[in-house]
Amino acid sequence: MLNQHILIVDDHKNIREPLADFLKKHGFRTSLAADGQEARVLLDRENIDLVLLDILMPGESGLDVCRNIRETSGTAVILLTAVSDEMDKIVGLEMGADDYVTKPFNPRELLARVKGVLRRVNALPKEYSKLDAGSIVFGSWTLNANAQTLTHADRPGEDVPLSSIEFRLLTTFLRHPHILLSRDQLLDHVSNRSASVFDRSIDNQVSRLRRKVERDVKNPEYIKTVWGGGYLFSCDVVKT
Amino acid sequence: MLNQHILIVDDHKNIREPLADFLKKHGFRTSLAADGQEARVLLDRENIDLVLLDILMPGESGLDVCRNIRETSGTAVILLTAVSDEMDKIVGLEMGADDYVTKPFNPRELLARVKGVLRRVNALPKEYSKLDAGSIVFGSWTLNANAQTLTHADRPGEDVPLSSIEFRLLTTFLRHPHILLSRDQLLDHVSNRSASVFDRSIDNQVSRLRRKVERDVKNPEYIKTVWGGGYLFSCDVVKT
DNA sequence: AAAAAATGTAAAACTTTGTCTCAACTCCCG
DNA sequence: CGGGAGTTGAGACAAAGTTTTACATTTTTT
Repeated sequence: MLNQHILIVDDHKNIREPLADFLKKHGFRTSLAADGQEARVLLDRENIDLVLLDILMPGESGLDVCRNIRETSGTAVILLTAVSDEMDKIVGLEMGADDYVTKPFNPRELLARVKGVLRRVNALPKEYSKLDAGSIVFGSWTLNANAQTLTHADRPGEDVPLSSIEFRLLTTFLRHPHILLSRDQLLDHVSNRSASVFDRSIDNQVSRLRRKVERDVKNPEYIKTVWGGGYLFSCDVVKT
Repeated sequence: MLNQHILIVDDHKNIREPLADFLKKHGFRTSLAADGQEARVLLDRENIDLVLLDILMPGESGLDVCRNIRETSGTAVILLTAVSDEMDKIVGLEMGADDYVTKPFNPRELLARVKGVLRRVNALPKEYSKLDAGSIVFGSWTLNANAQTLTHADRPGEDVPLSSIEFRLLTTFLRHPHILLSRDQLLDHVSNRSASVFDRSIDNQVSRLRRKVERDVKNPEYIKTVWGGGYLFSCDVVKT
């Protein structure tokens, strides 16, 4: 069986080496790094499935390493942290670790969390299916994903062009039909940013998209508003 | 105020009550259950965001409860488990808990994990339950859940539009027919908040819904008032 | 029967959303 | 490099949805 490759990043030799032995005994491959720089090199060279990362290290903080990993790869991360108040910080910072374990840790628990995270990560649906190619039918519309145009069933040959944000907004809705999507989530999918307090750009884009898609903009058939919640695409979607 | 609702399931009173106090102090709403059966009832009636679930309980195992929760709703689950070997089993069983905490637990850590799970879960698009798609018949009305409109049997083609809250209020009633629902429960389902002392918003929403649904508002046929208790939807519901 | 408690609902107050305008920006094209 | 068409987000204001307030009405209690 293919065994998973874990990178241990900790500045204490007497922590990382016994830990590596323990994990090897349980069927994992391991690599070791003493600081963030070494970790980066190994992450680049090896095919790492999961990183066990000490937060408190001399030099570059583990949190920075974590953020960096998250930005450059999809590798799973479990943080090792001293008990105390750090946990609050971690949760608050939202730097996107998959889990964390408090020191001193029980090896059994660490092992359980490692397995849990790997299972979760491997179970994740491969994001962005083929929705972005070919054509998708919803209601009386067909989205031609390659051309980024819409065709109405009653007016074949007459293509409605979509701007790039309109297209991304629509594909986001098509990927998540019948589900409430908050403005934050939409903004995130559409332009990779998070909303400032008085951000109305999603409302604007929804308004523009409705103008193209809805028969009656006042009584939308496809894109519903959920007051205080966001928007809801309420139409079945058929991939063809 | 918007606060998340946590259900604590544990057979030891001296665990679940202090835990509830602790969570309340940190701004959560709590409900308590001593076993799986009680838990099920509360999960059905209340609008629970997260379940803290003891695994070792007399009678039905926490794992069964967990599996059940996962099959019937998208509610998040954190397992409470004794240290020992149980963890391995849990990981192996993959019954899909979102996290777990080993007993005896550090309240700080529990709180951090609760917040972490809620953050993760809330970032995910929330699946609408099956009741919210398709159409539901009650009395002479049909609710078109996709379109969020009502159609009267005598006036087909003539759709009565519902506002977001009217729609949520009605689906809450339809999910729990013939059961007394308190204003608090309704408010929780309808807008994720708990009532302030002189909150009359549910009364208002009921009043408005009645205007749309009832033939004679003075003698309601569907939404009955239970004096001192709340409201009761007294009509059979057929999912089609 | 009077007092107290709870409910119904209209209207005011407030919040959130729709969309128009406009300026900034991008992308072509010559 | 500059001009023009198309796109995008901010601001403003109107419109729609929701909650609060206030008071009349109903139900229960004493």
